[in-house]
Amino acid sequence: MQEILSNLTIKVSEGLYQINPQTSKLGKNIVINSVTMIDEIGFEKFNFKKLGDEIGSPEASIYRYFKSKNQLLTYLISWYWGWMEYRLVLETTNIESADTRLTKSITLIASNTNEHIIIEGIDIKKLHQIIISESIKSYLTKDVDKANKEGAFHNYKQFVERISKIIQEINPEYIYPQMLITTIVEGVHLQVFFADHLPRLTNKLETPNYISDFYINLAINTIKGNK
Amino acid sequence: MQEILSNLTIKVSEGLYQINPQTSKLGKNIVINSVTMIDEIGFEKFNFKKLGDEIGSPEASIYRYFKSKNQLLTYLISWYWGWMEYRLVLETTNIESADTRLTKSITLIASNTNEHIIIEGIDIKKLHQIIISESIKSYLTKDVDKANKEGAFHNYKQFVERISKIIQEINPEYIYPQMLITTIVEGVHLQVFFADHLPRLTNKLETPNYISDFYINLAINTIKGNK
DNA sequence: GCTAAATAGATAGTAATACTATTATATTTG
DNA sequence: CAAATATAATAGTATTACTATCTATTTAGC
Repeated sequence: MQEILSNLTIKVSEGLYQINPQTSKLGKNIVINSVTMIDEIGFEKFNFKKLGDEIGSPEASIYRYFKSKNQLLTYLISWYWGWMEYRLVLETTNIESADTRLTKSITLIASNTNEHIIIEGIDIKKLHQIIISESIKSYLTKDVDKANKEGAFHNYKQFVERISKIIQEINPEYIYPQMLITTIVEGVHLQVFFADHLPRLTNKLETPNYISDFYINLAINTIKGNK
Repeated sequence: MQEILSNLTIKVSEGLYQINPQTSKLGKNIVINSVTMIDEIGFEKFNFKKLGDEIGSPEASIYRYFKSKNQLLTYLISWYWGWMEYRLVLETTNIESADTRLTKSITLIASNTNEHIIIEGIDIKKLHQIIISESIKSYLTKDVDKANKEGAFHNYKQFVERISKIIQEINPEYIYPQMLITTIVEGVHLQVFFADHLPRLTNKLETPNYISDFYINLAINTIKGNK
């Protein structure tokens, strides 16, 4: 999978960094190591002091790339959706059936990568874990509107928009495509978390793909039930 | 609605406070005013110093009731689900049709109270706003397992369990009731938030109940589609 | 290869936060 | 009415999320 990407970088809105971290060694180090560290200790306990110690740079240097740890998290999340959109395109191009494209999309959203994929140095599995437990927090703040203006959710919106078009192909009369997709995306993240920590709030099965099965079924029934 | 409750207090697990705030004037003041304050400034900017200034008590006194601001938030959320379970019972008892009970349950989850209801001094509308933007954060932490042991999610689980039984009445073969309900509950909260701040991630309509309409439709199609 | 500009490192400092500890003063209870 | 308990008043601490400043190193253009 990596090979395909050798010539591709994932684009993130300019408002999500002070200096584009992709342009220097230090910048890349910040991003790569923040993923590992946030995954390990959680975003709350994560700070630039600890990250600086890890990469052997003073925290003040990190602040030149990201004005706050929130901005860094927002960057990582946006990067994730950029990467997911790329994967979405790969998975769905040249496939005739819109049903199949939708199924593949949901499978992608729910895919918990077992392979150890590294893109631009970023450990995708760890980033995925961060998305599950931290991403929703990043928009549920009093600063959403500001973050939104700075492009924080651009990549996510674009990802949602793409799947929305598939739904409208399947049933042009269905009026809630965005609602359905964000329900599925955030639902998948939540169910993964519940399965690990609050099993009475979910229905964990032994089959590896039960979460995507659940949401594929939900999506198809909902979209076609309204035809 | 208040009248019915004159003899009822909502029960919250003992692990969610140091001293039961319902047993003293100060305790009640803490809870009541925290709701207003968190709603106004958001949980991140909220702290016991500010709350203490507001109610004219030193912050150290508040710490005797709640060992941290997180514990207080957890208390409020648990109280909310206790209150919601009470309302759920009121709405669904003596109703024959399981379909109707499910519809009423989802309507309840999505009900954004326009009336100004005060229960035990707590402003329900403000508490509901807190639930929308803060509740999910309270379980997406590294301390979930500890909080879970202390009973943080007991009331929520019980609420989910009740609706789960309705679903199993409608279709005993449906194997994902909990998943479906938590998807709906957290979905509702998210869509309310998106409608206000990230409209491109939802499908806002002029009709007042479009969110409950969406989720009722989704639930019925999903449950019956698997019959 | 030299100079200027940009980038990074080293170090210090600050206001706010999330508490803890201590002692004094009310208030309640037996 | 004394003892127990709850509250107030005050002070203190470690950590956090930054900002500021100054020096050293790297890089880019000529």
